[in-house]
Amino acid sequence: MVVEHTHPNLEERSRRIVETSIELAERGGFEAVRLRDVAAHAGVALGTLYRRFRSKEALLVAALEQETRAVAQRIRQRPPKGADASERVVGFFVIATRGMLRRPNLSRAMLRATAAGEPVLAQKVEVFHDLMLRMIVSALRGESVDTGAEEISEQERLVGDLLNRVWFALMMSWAGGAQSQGTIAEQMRASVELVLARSDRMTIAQTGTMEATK
Amino acid sequence: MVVEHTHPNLEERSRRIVETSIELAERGGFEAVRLRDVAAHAGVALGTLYRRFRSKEALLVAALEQETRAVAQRIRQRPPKGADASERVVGFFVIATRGMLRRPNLSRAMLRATAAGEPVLAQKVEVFHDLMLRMIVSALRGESVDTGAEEISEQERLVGDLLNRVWFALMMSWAGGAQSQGTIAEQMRASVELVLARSDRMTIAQTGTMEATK
DNA sequence: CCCGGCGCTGGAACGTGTTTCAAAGCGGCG
DNA sequence: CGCCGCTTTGAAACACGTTCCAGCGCCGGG
Repeated sequence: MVVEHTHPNLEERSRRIVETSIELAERGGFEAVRLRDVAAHAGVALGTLYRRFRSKEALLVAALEQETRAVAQRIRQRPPKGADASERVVGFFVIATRGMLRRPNLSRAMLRATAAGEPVLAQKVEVFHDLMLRMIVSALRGESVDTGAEEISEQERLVGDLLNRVWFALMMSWAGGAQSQGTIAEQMRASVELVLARSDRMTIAQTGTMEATK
Repeated sequence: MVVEHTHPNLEERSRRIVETSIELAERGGFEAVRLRDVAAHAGVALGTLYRRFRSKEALLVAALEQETRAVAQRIRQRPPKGADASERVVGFFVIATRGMLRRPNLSRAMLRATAAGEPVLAQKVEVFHDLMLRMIVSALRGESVDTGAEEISEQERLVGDLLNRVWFALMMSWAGGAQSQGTIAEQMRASVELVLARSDRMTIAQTGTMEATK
């Protein structure tokens, strides 16, 4: 009843399923995303849901990708401002973190889904990491995010990947309650400054005086 | 029938339960750790298992902690050798990574368990991170791992934490199949060198020529 | 020797992710 | 128009994590 006919289904239905999952996750986190409920709210049968998404985790990873693309869109329109690379990159992570913390239940659910370990899923997770990397590199350069991928230099990839992973691990910690927004921002700032090693006033390695905070 | 009496039970039983979980996880990964099986093999009832461990994930996190302590023990006896901090730290991560990859199913299962998101569990996960951090700092210094915690300097904590998180995120990626042993080692080496910024032959930041690959 | 408490046992029961399947809907093609 | 192949549906079934509970055995205290 009240079922759309046929043409735009594949797309439309998948979208509605993911949307529903997001709503449920926002409200009650990972466990609240009961697939029967998702199917019901999305107006499809369980079997249909499973035809599109191999597992609950796959569903949430799809949500993660969608949300990340949305963030990328927003970042593209209003890139983090800042005079030097450090400021911009830190700015980006602040935005990204705020985006996650705004809907903690959803974010926790999506993060958890990334740990499923199933190879096919992990590929989708890598897409997420790629999106993040692109945004980081853009912030590094001070450009707007472009869709091109291959022009990332060795050096940019190294730094970007590193920061990306640090941030991801921080989010994982946060998901368990081990980090607050403040400490996340702090640690990201410290990491960025360490890695970008602002050429002005900075000695290297163990001997260096680094003031991480502020 | 064939039930031990009482005294050494709490300890002994928990140990046996964790041990069994490890065996099952080694053999078949996360899903193979069926709690009914664990209970049966460990010779306890399901209820007993649940009295000690609140969830499947808690069980695997306990396993993670135990295995990590074992690694710490081994590291303490044979610390990674190396002339400078970079070499030693890279050496440590190579050892740690090899340790994980030796039993991929188990490692994947334990990693997945860390993502459960339950606060109580997350605390245990933090213990694991702490253990790792201590080993990293020891490698940095070139000392043997000591149990003292508080003498870690700001600088050491920053660098150690950062590398710890990078490695963890890499392991998470590996668990999904996205990283091979080689690329992990490569990336850790590059990260260590970037962060430790070997004073010899190394320029900083975007301009630097960094050859990550061997 | 008996009692009461306590943890353990065995097993049932419940919820939810996942699978399976027959019946039904729908569009294109002859 | 009627058949074919496709997907979707609805519902049942299964697996496993988790919870619950009644009975039992062991223990220390009376």
